[in-house]
Amino acid sequence: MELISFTKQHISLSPEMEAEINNAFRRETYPKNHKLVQPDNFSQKVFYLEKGIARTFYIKDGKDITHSFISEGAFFLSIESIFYDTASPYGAEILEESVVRTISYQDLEKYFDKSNPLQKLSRIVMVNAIKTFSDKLYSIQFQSAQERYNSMLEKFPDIMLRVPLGNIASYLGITQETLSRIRAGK
Amino acid sequence: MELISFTKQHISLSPEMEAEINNAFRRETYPKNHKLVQPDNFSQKVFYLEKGIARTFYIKDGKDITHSFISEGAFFLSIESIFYDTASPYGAEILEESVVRTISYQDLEKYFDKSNPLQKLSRIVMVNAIKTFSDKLYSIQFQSAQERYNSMLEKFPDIMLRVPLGNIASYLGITQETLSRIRAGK
DNA sequence: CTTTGCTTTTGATCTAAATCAAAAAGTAAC
DNA sequence: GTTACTTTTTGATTTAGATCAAAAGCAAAG
Repeated sequence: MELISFTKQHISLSPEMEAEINNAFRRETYPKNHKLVQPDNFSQKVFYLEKGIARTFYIKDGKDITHSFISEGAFFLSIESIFYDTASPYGAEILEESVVRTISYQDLEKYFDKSNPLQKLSRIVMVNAIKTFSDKLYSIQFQSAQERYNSMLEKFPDIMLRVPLGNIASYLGITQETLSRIRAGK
Repeated sequence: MELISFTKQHISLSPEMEAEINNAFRRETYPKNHKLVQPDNFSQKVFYLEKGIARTFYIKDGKDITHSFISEGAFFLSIESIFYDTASPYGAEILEESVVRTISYQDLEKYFDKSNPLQKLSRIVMVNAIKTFSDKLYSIQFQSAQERYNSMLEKFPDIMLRVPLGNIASYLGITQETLSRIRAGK
């Protein structure tokens, strides 16, 4: 979904501000496997995924762990870099050719100062992030691998088909072998 | 820590706004075991814990699970009620006599409209929440019960001493028996 | 169509932590 | 003190999912 359409779903902006915002975000197309951000790096950019699929990931004991999937209409930013001024363990990778809108957080903040609705939008986006984490925490803590797989199938049926098994397994917090057995229904 | 001192650590406010905010938050003292919010209820209040300890919790299969500990200088609000307009599974309970500041989200939002610094503060508080969840998710997914216990000892040494074992175990995502064995060093 | 290099599946074994059950230790009430 | 109740510890057993190892499936490259 286009950045501006997304924005309008949640807040209303003056036509001027709308145009200004739309200009302020660069638009780029990236191929599969492109890294928007490398893990353990510093990035103050804010990304919005207009079309495609991406994921955030990190390296733990040499293994690649999917931290979250980014679907169309979602934002990604490195909280560690922007708010804690440190490198972030999380990288972001494009999984299918995608259209990405980009702005630096510094620039975005200028618009926050000019526009209360935009600040409201940022709260909405952040609250969504909190909810997503909270839900995932719950699922890791209380659901079996099988249950987590089922609810992911419900929530992201598209991702399950379009993404390599290993990425999904690490996201679900299980090994690839276990995921394979679950899929086979054993 | 006093609400206003906390605020000043992060943003600067005009003396007038400072006084206004300070008046807008009610101040109350609650005894141990008092529930600020019952689980599965609707609450649009925002709480700030000025002194004491509290926890958020929910009921899962009849069992009481600690979702987070609220230490001095932390905020609590029901995201589900305020942003999703539904009942929240999470309740909040005072664990030791505490001084709590309270405001309705509606009232707080009015100040957001008047004050950009306050909006910035709300972003900081939310980002902290995201970071906390993100860290806890990591610990549940990759650390053994023993490791989680150790890092909690480091992070919240005070809580470990002042709170019943069962509350801590459910927070760590383990049974009380396992926590007891870990403590005994077995 | 065969070789090379992934990705996925299958099999056997191991282990951390859960569960079930009961004893022990604390705490408060009389 | 003794009784009743709650919290914590200890013990025996079970289990979900990990780990290790190898086989099977698949896709691109020559």
